[in-house]
Amino acid sequence: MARLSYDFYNRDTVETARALLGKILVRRLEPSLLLAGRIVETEAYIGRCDKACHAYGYRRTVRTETLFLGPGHAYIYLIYGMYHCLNFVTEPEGEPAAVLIRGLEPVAGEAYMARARYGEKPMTTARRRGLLNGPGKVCQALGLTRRENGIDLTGDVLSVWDSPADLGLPEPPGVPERICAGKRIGIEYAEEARDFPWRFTLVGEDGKGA
DNA sequence: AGAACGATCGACT
DNA sequence: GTCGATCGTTCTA
Repeated sequence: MARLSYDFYNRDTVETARALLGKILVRRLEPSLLLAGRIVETEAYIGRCDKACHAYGYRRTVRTETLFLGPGHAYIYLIYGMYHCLNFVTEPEGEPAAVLIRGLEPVAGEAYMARARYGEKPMTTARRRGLLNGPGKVCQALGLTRRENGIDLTGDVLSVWDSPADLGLPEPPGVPERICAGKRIGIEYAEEARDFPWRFTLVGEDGKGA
């Protein structure tokens, strides 16, 4: 149990989106500069049947080529002209699909991520809360842009791990958590697919966000 | 070549 | 709750 392998991503996308909750996303910027966050919010997108997916109906364009690279690759694209979204390609090769990473909890490199998000502005509780709770924020904090599109998640630049202990970091105290499923965000145009319950969040047993 | 649009965010009422 | 920013991608012609 350590770094997630090709086989982790080579399966059903909804299953993978749920399984990614609680895993540790690691961004290696330099040999000695490591950023990490615990995945707490994901969404599944499946080209075969999902009008919200960029590769709906197996559509091949310059942008969607990344979704055809096969499981275990990063799909990163520009959205609204100024933000980026990070996804993990899933399903067996030939099935374009991915999991969008929508939210993290900081695990390592919090000061660096805060600087990437807010520059020199002083930290506040509102900024701490807003550090990683959105797909555009995740990419800004981790320094991910289209330059990283298509990279292999089993390499060193960007990877996912089972636990902080795999990185020599302390385990946080384990409070009980459960998975909450709901409708995906920002896809009102996607007809019947807009109601698919393919958004997953980790929440505390008391109902408060984890 | 031109136009429409978007898997978001932050500022504001 | 609303709204504008901003530009690459995609489609139409």
